[in-house]
Amino acid sequence: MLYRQVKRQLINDIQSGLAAPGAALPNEKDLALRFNVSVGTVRRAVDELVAEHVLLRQQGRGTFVGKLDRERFMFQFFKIAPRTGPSEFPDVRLHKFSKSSASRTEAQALGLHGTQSVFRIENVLYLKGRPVIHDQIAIAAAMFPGLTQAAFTARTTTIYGHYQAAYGITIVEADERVRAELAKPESAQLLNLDPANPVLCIERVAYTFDRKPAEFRTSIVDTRDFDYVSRMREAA
Amino acid sequence: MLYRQVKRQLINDIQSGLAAPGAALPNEKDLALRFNVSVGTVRRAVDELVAEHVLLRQQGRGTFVGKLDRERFMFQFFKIAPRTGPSEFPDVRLHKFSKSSASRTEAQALGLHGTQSVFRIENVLYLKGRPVIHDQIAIAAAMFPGLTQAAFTARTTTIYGHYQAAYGITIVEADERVRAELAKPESAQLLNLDPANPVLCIERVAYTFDRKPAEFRTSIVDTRDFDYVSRMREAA
DNA sequence: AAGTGGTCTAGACCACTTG
DNA sequence: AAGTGGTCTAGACCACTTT
Repeated sequence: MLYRQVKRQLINDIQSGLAAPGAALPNEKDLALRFNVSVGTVRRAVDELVAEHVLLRQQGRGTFVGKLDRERFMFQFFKIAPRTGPSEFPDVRLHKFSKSSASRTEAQALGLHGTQSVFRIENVLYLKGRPVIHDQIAIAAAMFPGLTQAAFTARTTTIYGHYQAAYGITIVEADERVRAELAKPESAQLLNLDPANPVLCIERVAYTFDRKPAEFRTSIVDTRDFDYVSRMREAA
Repeated sequence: MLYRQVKRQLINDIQSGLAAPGAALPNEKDLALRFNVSVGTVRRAVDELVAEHVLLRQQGRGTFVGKLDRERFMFQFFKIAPRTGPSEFPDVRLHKFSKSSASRTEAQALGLHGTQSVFRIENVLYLKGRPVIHDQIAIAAAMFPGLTQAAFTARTTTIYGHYQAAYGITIVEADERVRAELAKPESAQLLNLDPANPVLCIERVAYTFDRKPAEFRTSIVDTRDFDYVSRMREAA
């Protein structure tokens, strides 16, 4: 299982900031020399990280650390698409930003003990000019020290891109649970809905490496014109 | 791209019935001889088919053609799980079986031209003794010739297992679109729901090899005690 | 003991990108 | 032309299962 150790060290390089998002890795021959393994073994480790979108290979150019930019966010983590026609990147507007102690649900989802504090961020996402999604995000304050509304708002990339660029936290996977509910008054108002309107409620736990939970997000979605799309191919 | 050709031939063996579900493949050395490639190339082709759950490897025993049995169905194609606690295989009861010409939606989903006929199968799925899911299935009559309600009901495996065992059609992937709706009268009655109750509506197109559509299924789910669960790791 | 898949190696050659 | 990743080969050795 040499390739596992190589993979582990590559992940460590990313987590430590030694390999920054967007930067090129050494070529495969050099990596093989560094780790004292054959090129084939390096390739196997890199193969897996490429499959997980952590690394990105380009023939003739090199291997790069994946950035959580709009493109990657759209195809890996944004599953709301119009009933017909192509997907579109949402226009995100901050609605609330606060810090308080974690609810029991949040603590459980984030793996916190007792009552540690969390940042709570609420966004309204617009698609085709209309409010469609009400996001409520909770992240552990201890994991994102010194986060401020100003810094958060001033980000020039996606939310996950900000976690990555400002805190070295790379979101690599997420679990979601989806159900149908009637819109709560607050969400109904934000989405211009009648409270008797059915909406999707999506609970997401997003993880960084080693399945360490980093974010708990609840999304309320108006699915009159949009769907939650999912593809089943290589379940795990 | 030799390994692509090897993969293609292995798929052909499965589709032609030469390699039956559950049966063992020749060992890797023999496959390499047969295809005139190295063992490494065979391994790469098999690697991909294993990742797609089409083949199943067991160290020391051999490589086998995957069967669409309950276990595989549950972890690859059944995404409804109780809010808390472990998943459970549903108790499936036939509600309707008929044959008529395809609606425009069905024809589009199944890639049919004009008005070809389809079998329509409706099931009610019970979990923990209660009706939770109302499934409406449409499959092209031309693809499943001679299907009868008696044969369908007498199956001893999953629905996808029946497609595979009786027609040599292996479902390998599926796309789903999920939204929130109010229960229609028929579904509400079958699921013991008030018509004002919100339910999940899931539209699924299931594909066999080469992304050829084989089934169009609409599922209505009562999500008061169950969720639609999804894991995002290796998007495609 | 014999047979299977699992890991690792060392190297050749090809395809693509860049200067 | 030089440097990168992509494919393929041939073989050694290990881990597991069955007889």
